[in-house]
Amino acid sequence: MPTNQDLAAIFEQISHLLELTGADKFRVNAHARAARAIADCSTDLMSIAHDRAALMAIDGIGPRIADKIREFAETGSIKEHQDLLKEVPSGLLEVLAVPGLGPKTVRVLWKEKQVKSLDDLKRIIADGSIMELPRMGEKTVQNIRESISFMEQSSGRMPLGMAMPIAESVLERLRAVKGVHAADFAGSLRRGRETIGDLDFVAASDDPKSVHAVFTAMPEVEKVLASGESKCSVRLKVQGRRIQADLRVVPPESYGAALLYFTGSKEHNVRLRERALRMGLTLNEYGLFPLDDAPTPPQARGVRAVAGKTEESVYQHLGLSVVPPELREDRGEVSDGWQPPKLVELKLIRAELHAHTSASDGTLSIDQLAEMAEKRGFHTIAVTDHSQSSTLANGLKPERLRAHIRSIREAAERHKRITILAGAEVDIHADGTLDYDDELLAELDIVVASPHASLRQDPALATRRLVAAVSHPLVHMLGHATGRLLGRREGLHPDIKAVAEAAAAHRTALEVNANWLRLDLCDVHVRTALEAGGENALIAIDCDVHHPADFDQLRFGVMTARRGGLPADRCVNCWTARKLHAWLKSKR
DNA sequence: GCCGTTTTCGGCCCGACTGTTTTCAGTCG
Repeated sequence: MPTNQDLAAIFEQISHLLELTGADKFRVNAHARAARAIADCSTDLMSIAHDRAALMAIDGIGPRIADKIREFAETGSIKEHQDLLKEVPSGLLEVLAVPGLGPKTVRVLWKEKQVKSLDDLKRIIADGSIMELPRMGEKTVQNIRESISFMEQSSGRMPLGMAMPIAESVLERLRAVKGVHAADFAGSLRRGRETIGDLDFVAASDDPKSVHAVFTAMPEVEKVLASGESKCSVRLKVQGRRIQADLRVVPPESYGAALLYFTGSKEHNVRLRERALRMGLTLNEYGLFPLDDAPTPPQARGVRAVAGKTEESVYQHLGLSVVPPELREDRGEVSDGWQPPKLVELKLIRAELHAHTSASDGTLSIDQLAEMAEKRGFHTIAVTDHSQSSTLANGLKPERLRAHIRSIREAAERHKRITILAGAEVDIHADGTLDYDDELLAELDIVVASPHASLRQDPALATRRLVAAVSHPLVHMLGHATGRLLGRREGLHPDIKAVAEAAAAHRTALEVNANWLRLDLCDVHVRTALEAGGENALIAIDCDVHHPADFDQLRFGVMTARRGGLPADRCVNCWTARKLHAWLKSKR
């Protein structure tokens, strides 16, 4: 059964193929927008494909796209897509993916030089015949050559958890530059997306040159891609991985507008600008200005901005609530009356409910775990080592678990300022049964049930498996529901809506595993779970601690949960000790 | 192809930078 992601990929491809045929750019954009809407949609579109009105209710999907979705659901393909694939060589899509090559150029390469693939492109670069094309000089060709090599060496987008420390290290240096009032990272990193295309930085200074100088001279800069009056772009090489980084320096009075602009998303910005126009204003990265007919930008003519020093001022002048960065994705947040939910925040987390010790595959002792959790201001830490089936992870047989429970109770006596829960991360077998019997499970304060094996299971089976687990009366939480590993393993494709409904009915929490390789549930799943579970939906955010540094993964889980719109009061880790413990006991 | 405080047609955000041009097209975010 195809997923929304599969469908989104097809519409994205249609949009690229249309671009290459030279189609109307608004039509191209409409398909790209539909692809995003589909990828972000929390309802499984295959299940409502017959309902044209329901499809068209989704922003960005009109009558034509709705028909194509139904066609896909009924026949397994879309004729327009197939026709485009016959017309346009599919190898051109990888040529289009080369940084610096856009649809116009790729089309010329195709029509004039019969380039149909990346290999063809390399060939006409090697034999020099690419130079016969218009606007192709030495530098352009050299840039294309380097872009191809960059693309071949980098494996696409960088995981959030890998990008964050790089960004913070750069930021530290930018903030130290004399004359810099403020600096932040922006872009998809600030929005907390699970993968990052490039790093964006914004700095406030009246002396852009000195900031640029520091930025371009950093030791990890491999190449300066662009360097102008107000922005510059470099390619970084850090621990063998390459990533592009862009810096924009603006005067302090424009800082908020620039941060807003560079944080995006692009679609969110477009909505803001459209709204500004309707209000007789124009928004750019320097501020919000009165609209006039002059051809030059307002800031260049000394026009005074009505807002721009802070992001808040811009939203306020547009009559909007301030939108948290994680929710700036054009999902209706730019509209009258929209109010942000009281989102979960890192500082509100008071408990870690998924942690391993050296009894299974962790490196910490129970005491060390407790001390580290206490130092973070937590009122509760759950010790949840692996169950017997996870042999590779040194999972505990029942007799070892019983001894472990005794050790945990003893440790609890030594640590009076934090509650140490005796728990387990129990394997969910492929058929939905659990890895310990009920009698043993009942001895535990907390049971986290997680899938670890059979992760290529059929979606319908996976759904039944997870529904069975969350419906089990002794289970408190479903750990990393899909078992995916970012860029390494797809994991299960369960019907999250069904799992979330069952979980809510049994007051079982669904975990957002904060490990940046997992981020599982993902943002879309969190939103699905909240919608499906309603008032009873419970979400946990846990670090799945194996090593001391794992506690620091929490922020990635929080960002992911915020992207899913998780309010703090639905997050069990934010609850008071009394409320959390009462919920746990209610299942005993 | 979508959408509506410009509403069933006619719009659809805005600016910076590069390279190849002699005034701007293409790309990017």
